[in-house]
Amino acid sequence: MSLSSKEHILQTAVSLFSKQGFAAVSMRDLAKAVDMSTAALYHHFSNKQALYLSAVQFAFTKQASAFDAVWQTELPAQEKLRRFVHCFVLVLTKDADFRCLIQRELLDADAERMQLLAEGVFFEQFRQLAHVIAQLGMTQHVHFKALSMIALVCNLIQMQPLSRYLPGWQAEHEQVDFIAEQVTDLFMNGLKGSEGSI
Amino acid sequence: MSLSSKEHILQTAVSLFSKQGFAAVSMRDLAKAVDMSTAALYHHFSNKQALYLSAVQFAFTKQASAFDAVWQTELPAQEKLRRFVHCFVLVLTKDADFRCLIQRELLDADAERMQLLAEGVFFEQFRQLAHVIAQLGMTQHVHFKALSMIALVCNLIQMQPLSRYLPGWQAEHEQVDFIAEQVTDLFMNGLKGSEGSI
DNA sequence: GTCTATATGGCGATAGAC
DNA sequence: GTCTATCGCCATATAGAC
Repeated sequence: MSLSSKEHILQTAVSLFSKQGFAAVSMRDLAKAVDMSTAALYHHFSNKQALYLSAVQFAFTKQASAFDAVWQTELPAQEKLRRFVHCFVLVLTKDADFRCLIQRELLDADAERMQLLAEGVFFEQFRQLAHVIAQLGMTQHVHFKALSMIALVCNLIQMQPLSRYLPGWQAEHEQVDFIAEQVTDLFMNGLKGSEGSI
Repeated sequence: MSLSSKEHILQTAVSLFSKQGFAAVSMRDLAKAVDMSTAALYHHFSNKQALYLSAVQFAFTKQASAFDAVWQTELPAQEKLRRFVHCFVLVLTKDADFRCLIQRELLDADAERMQLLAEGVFFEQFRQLAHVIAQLGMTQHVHFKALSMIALVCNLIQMQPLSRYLPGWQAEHEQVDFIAEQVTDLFMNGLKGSEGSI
């Protein structure tokens, strides 16, 4: 499947903006990366800001439905939760551009863009996650609990390059299966988890 | 206590860089904010990059010892953990510049700066936290568990502007005492926490 | 230690040919 | 839809006076 010029620009823009941020990427950088002139970019997008916003939306829309397969199964709530965590860890590990764009938006976006991000990308996934948590009998502060899960997974992976220099680090701590299992265990049983049973 | 010119520049730089990032803050912006000429900045720092690195170090050194009072008490491990979490939530809530600078460094820093950040700022706090977790009888993957705690608190607060547009939000979820209590409870008992006892 | 003035180059954005 | 050429501005950084 080949890409239109516009899609090619957007995909390249996502990669550059996620790695360097809005201000550090020039239209000349992007033009060179897609092997076009800067003037050609302005044919597809009215200005740099509009191009950036399109790129963010493009990156997020690609991922929005990645979790639907999890929610649409007929499994018990606990198993749904387990699978969601694994899927979420996997996506954030494999798609660094997506993960970094989210973190950059958390730093740079104003209230309007936060609302777009929340309602356009996270809303449905968050609703499903909160529903499963409620099904597990945790009916108090469901929003806070779902948010905790998202926040933990995002930053656990984001902090990996830092954590390598902190005492006790092991390579195992960066493996998708390990992270997913530990996070699920933490949320089901607390830090103590299943330690006694080994 | 009055500030030297250099400290005044650094403090202002921390504020600007944390809000906008390295590339988006010009030396002219900073000069205007401290009411000097750009040339004066170059008297104190050899270039923009050196100024930025000094500002990051300045912001982090200020916070490094904020938690020592917690670790030096003679309280039970569980109470130490509870107090650390509360202190950490408080610092990250009140000092947005510090919190945002950390998140920006996670995005922008190379391996060398990650090492500086880990060893110069987080190492001792992390070691103490890991020690307390081990004292509570959780001896497996202590590093991962301590990291989870840090990651969760950081991103819970960072995600507040986004979470306001997700279903189920309540103002209470952004209060320091509430966050600290919920996080401690999560780590001690899992998501279910003390829900049954109300 | 701080200023004014300036060198040098990259920036976003546009005009107009093809 | 893409190009070359260019405008006007702002960036980092320096020179030299006070």
